[in-house]
Amino acid sequence: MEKAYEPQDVEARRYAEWEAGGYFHAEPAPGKPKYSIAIPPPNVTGTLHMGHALNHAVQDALGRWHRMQGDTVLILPGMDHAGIATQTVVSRQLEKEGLTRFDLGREKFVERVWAWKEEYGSRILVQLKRLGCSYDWQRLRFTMDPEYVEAVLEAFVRFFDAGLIYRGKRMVNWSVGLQTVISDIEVENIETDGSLWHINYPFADGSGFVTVATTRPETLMGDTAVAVNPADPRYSDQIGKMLRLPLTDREIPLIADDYASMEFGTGAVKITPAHDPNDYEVGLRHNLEQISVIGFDGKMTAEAGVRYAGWDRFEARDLIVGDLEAAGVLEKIERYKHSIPHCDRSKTVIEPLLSEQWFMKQAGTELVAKSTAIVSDGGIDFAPSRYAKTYVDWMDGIRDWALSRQLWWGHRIPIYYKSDGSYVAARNWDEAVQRAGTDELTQDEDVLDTWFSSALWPFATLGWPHQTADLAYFYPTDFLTTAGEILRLWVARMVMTGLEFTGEKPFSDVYIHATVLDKKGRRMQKSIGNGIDPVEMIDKYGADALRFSLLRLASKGQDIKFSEERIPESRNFGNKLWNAARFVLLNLEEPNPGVTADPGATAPDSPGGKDEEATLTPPSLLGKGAGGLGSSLPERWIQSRLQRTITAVNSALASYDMDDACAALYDFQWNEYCDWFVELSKPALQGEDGPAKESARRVLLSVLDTTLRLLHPIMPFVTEEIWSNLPGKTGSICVAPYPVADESLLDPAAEAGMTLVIGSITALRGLRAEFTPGGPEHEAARAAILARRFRVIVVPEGEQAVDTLRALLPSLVSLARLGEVTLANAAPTDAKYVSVGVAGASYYVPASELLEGIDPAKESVRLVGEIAKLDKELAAVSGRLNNPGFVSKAAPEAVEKARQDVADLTERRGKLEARRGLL
RNA sequence: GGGCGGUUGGCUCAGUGGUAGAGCACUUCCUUCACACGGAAGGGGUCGGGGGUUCGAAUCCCUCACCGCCCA
Repeated sequence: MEKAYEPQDVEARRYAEWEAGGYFHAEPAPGKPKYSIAIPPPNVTGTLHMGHALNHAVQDALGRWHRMQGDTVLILPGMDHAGIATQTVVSRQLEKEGLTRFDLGREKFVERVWAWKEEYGSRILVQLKRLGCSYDWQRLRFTMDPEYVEAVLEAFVRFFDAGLIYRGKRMVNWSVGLQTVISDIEVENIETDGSLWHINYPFADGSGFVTVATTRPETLMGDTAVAVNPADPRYSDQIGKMLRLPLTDREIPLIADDYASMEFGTGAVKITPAHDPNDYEVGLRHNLEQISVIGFDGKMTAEAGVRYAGWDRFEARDLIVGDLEAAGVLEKIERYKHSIPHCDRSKTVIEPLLSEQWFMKQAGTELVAKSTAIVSDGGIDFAPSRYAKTYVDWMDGIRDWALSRQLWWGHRIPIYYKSDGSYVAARNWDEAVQRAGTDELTQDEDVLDTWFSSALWPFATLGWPHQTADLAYFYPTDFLTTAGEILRLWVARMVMTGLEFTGEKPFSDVYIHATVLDKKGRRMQKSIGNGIDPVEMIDKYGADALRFSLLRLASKGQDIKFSEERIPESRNFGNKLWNAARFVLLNLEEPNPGVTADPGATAPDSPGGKDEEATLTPPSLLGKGAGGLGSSLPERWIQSRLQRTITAVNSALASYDMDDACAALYDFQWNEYCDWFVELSKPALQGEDGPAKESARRVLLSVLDTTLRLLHPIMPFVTEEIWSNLPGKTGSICVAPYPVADESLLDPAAEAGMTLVIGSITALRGLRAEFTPGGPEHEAARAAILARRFRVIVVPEGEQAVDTLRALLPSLVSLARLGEVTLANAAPTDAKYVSVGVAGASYYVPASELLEGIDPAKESVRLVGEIAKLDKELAAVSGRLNNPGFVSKAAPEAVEKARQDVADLTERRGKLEARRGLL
């Protein structure tokens, strides 16, 4: 094994082995527990970003965890055709050739998109493999697969037949940039510094004017009223009067409507029903005319008048403002900060326009009611739970869903028009002909919102609308993880379609993962260039390091401030594990002449290397039985600690607390196994006591084996690489049993004993450090004291401590680098010692051992410092005990513990005082 | 304007009533035969401000300030 773990050499090879081994493929196994996840399908145009990396690290960890527990695990991968995004990419490609999609025509264009998809569309899948995702690639699905298209059409027709889909002229969010309508939730409101123009609208009868404040003077030609609040005293006697629209001869009424806010501007707002969603509603209430002055191309229409027609909407604004000023009706221009709706894809300003579109009824439907209830009644769990409220709140205010998109790439809406304009919905041409009673039909030109197909993902990927064995076994899925921002776009809609078409919820648990931000707390965005490329990080540090880094920060949906500096920590952790394994394996190789007679075992030094495994006792035979294997204090301790770790990790994974799972593993493996158990094993491994040596080897190996399996879901590659090299291992750790805590191995006495041992070693090392001078001028003195093995007198407190220290003396000697050690009943009574104490024992080192001629004054200062520390603690604890309220009201255990603490602290303090008195 | 989340050592974060924790960074020391992607020993925080509840508050309540996200 190499001295440092090199992920680059390992990952590609291991992943290929896993795929070849078929570990990720799942078939229905009725009667056997299953765990299924349909991954959020990335856009076919997508490349892996940190948000994906986190999302997939979580999913894969949970899937691997369940797979090791013996469940049939299906993680179903796939891609979304991403209508707008993909069409945009291909259009840009055409643009470079000097073409537009219209030059090609629909059919050729769609062919071109397919060609693009074949060439570039699987980048992200390769990247997911780099991350180690254990997905069933044989089941890869795409939302434009023929089977999937069938599901989409089926869903549309069923919704249509149920009366939920309708065509209507409505105000839509028109993306001028993309030349299509987009849904409300694809709109991003961006706070912008704008202006508020105050324009005077004269009364038609010449009796003065009303000043109207607007952010959009270019829509003035489309005004069909001015509204004021009915309660506004400034206008109460003028409601109903006619105003002359500036720059025109047209007269419009002054109306009263609650929509007009008395606080906004002058309290009077112009109403443009064809260009503002609120004005549209006002217009409906007051039966106002809708005049479209801006067209789909973002230019002023003929209805805007000859002077303005053909101008771009923003140029027209300047032109109109200029004309208003010239006409003397521009009262003032105010600076004004407000939100402007933008298209989240093209980043262009949305134009609210009137347009014929297909909609799906949402508000008030039974479907929405059911979909709300299943979450509010706890049928679907959210983590963090607060997102359930977000979901329910949104459902309560849900609006109808604009389904049609003016695109070519996507599922073409299966509506067929007859020559008289009437229409039918149908799954295919034949059904359309049959339903319409004629074959003189034309299909709707628009395609469906991409989210319509995504909404069917959990079941359409399993064969729906056919009642397949896959669907029966794997559906409903068990887990969904996604970003909070698509809770409404995607999650809510899957719930709706799932309930409607399968009668079941599509998943039982939804985990909303954190947003990965940059180190300054900003979203990672291409435009800022602050993104970190996960693949680059994998190249540099390995997939395990990236996964561990993300998961250890993934706490309770809290956003993650991430930077590359966090990754080496995890890389180092993997390397630490690697080297611990090297140590264990090196020690197994060395023959142990002290033991030859393990029943049924072959000779440990038999040829063939791996035959050694036969001499190893299975973990189940290791126990804390007196005198047997695994019976030493450190051995009982590490096994007890391991059981606690197993419990912690399982429980953390069960509650999706990935950070807790990582922390438990990190602490155990590094701070307990490596720092203490490995070190404490060394005397036995290097000693001549055959059985002790054998026991140490077996426990080292057994605990390592368990740790690897415990860690595998989070760091799959390094654990596989090590585990496969352990003696006696065949197959893959992917399907090795996941550890379950064995309570019989819990050993509180061993844990208490080790607390004493660790405390003692730490205290004695501290003593040495304290007397080791720094700086180049003290090199000789430093070398002398570092080389010295201290003589020590140990005074244990209580029989337990005597036994513990007696048993662990070799370890103490080795790790604290001691010389002659004497166990004594009482402290030495002369001054020539330096002492340190821990709970359970005191240690006395002759002053002459530390440095020639300890300065009594200096030593006194040291003791005073220690006493001061104890005094501080004593003051706090006894302060509480002196409080009558504490003694009478606090829990008896708390009071008892405080009393015990005071006693212990007082005793230790007494000893220090005694030492000081001797100086 | 409404809702949600956050504010703990230099940095990134754990910690939901009983003596403040981790990793990184920092200081000193150590190239000891698993690992310098390492080991040992240290220093460092009145837990955003104010008020309240309680014997006891980082933790519960109120309030203010600031930061972020979502929605309108």
